[in-house]
Amino acid sequence: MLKPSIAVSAGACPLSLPQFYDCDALIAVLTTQPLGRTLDYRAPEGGCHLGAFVEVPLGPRKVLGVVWGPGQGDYERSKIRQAYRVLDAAPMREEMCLFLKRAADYTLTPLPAMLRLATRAPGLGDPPSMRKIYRRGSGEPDKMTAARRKVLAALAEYGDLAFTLKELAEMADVGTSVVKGLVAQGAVVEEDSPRDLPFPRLDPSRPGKALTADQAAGAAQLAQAVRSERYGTTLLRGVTGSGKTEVYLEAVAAALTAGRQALVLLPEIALTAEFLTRVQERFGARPAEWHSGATMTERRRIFRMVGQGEAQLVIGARSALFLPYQNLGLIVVDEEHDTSYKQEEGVLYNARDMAVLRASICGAQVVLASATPSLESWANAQAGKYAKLELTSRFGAAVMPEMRAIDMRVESLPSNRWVSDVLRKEVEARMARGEQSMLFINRRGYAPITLCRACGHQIGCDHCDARMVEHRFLKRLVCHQCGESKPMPTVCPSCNAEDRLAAVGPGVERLAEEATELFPDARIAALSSDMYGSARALKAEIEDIAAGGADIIIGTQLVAKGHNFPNLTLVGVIDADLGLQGSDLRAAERTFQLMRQVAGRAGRAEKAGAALLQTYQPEHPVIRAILAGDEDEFWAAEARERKAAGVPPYGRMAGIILSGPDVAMVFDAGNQLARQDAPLRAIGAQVFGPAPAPIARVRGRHRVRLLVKAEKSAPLQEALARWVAQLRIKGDLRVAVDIDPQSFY
DNA sequence: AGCACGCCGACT
DNA sequence: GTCGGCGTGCTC
Repeated sequence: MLKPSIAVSAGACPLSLPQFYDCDALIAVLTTQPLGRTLDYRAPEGGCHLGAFVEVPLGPRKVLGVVWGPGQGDYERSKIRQAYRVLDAAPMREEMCLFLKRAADYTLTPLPAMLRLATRAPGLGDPPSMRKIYRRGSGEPDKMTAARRKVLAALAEYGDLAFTLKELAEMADVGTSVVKGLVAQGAVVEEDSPRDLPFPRLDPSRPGKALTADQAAGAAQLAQAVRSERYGTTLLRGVTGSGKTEVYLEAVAAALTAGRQALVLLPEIALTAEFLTRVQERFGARPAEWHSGATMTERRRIFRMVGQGEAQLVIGARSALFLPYQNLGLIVVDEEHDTSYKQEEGVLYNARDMAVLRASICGAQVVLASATPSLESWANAQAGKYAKLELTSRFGAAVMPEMRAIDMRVESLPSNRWVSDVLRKEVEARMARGEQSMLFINRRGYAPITLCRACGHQIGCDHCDARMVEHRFLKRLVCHQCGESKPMPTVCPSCNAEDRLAAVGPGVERLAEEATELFPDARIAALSSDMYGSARALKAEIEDIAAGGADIIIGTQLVAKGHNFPNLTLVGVIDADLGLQGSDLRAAERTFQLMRQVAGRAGRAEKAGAALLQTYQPEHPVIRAILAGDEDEFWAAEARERKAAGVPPYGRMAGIILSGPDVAMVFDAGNQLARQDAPLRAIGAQVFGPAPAPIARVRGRHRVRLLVKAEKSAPLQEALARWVAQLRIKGDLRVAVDIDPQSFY
């Protein structure tokens, strides 16, 4: 876990102008090219400020860079070229540079790769582009028609506001030619306006939802922390339905009132329809939404507006941490335990930890919100590094669901059935009462294994060591590792036997099929990410279900996160044992969190709910802790085990993943590294491996992993850097260092 | 990351 | 002879 050590700045940064470099002065420029250091240039025509985004020549190309400081002067003067120009973007602030440096040091990522994360906006340097907008002009149309009247009425309704052609035509419910006609007459005027419009102002003084006493107390505590304008982290714990969102939105309100920007990080941006509505209700306008699905135009607009301080609140996925905030006062990490905060490709970082780092640099508050915090955060709160805030009472009359295990050993189901009789009867009872049930299974597709009954062959991915999963909905086999897919074969690829391929094991699609047979009269909605073409379609479906459009909801992980289904009173977990197996130390933690969240779906509104867990090991400690609802005992037990093993959060770990097309070469490199462990021994760290990585082959590259374990206080990064630097990289060998890996065997 | 340079095998 | 494979090295 990160410790926001070193000088933590208090309050807003001073308003001194950054260093200015006159034309032709030597400057050091950091580019996004993987050079690992800055290059010297002469300052461009007209000079530039420290932090300015510049375009510079590099060989035959033009590349993007940031003015990082004065020139190093260690390069032959005559070879130094002049930067082309300063780009039209707010200069990078010193705190952002510092954040990138520290994040690079922490994650052992080359600085240029870090800079790339902070420049992921298209057209960064383009002059603001214009578009045509339309407003009421002084003239009157010579002939008034019904359509023309509608347009003028629409404009009159909004006073002096201007709209795009499409907006105005839609508002008036007329064709665009009507508007054009009015322009010709002077009744409507056409103007140029910057395409990147500021976001509407959010109003923090609007009344929020009525809060219960402990919600109000929590909100006041967070708001006061925000007003201190100092760094601090608060772990906000509250069961589902306890009003976490309402409470932290008050912290957002405090930041906005103080004139500072706020960022809310969410793990699954596709699922924020409900969330955005709540924000809009609280502040009267929509915030900026930053996520992978945003259009190029939208990204550029957000990047600009955040940089100009015109976007007050950003709701985003983890990469929103790297936007150029001018005055960031608060970062909320919602569902902070969620594993999707850990970036597993490219730059390996954990957005939750980086949020703490970012905040500690710019004097902002962090709120880590979760019903089921990660052990790391739990331990930090326990140790007093984080403030703690608990919301105990559920909002309104709702109560925690009744939780029971269904012992599958005594249910003796046929091998192609997954819903027990007990669960079936409970679902039927809900249907009779007009209430909703949810069947949860954390496996996408139809069946996880496709087996040939003739030769026993299991169909695997050609590029990864993973089994192909049948997706009957798509009529394809899909590799969940690399996304590769192929049509469902009718002939065994190994022995050519015809029609002997059998689906083995349950997936969400197969469960839906079973439910259709078991409950022929039910309206069944199956929710799995690959059944919907777009996030929008999925959102619409979820809203429809919440409004009562289904009796039985069948879903994967997707449904465990933050939706409010007011009429849902039963959750059946089809296979509560998934994730308990294996020797992954975090499996128990993840299963616990997932089960708690699923169970939390049941009975969120006024009706009492029940959660039933189908399990073959009802006596397993995790299952028992879930059923007992004794979260603290579960965490305490986990903490004891981790402490004894010296693993995170009580020790430090790092994974080194070597990958290449040739297994032998990758293993050789791994063995060589393992032997040259002097830099690690110097800090008392141990090396394990090399061993095949959890997924030994991805996209045709063989992967080998070494694990390093060190004391909590050991200077791990420096030692790792020295250790890995010994490796002579030849051929197509890649090395990735993963600090604080999510899974470690 | 690109892109050039350069050193060996297969071919008109 | 020379076309082109991709290993190595450079970019201010």
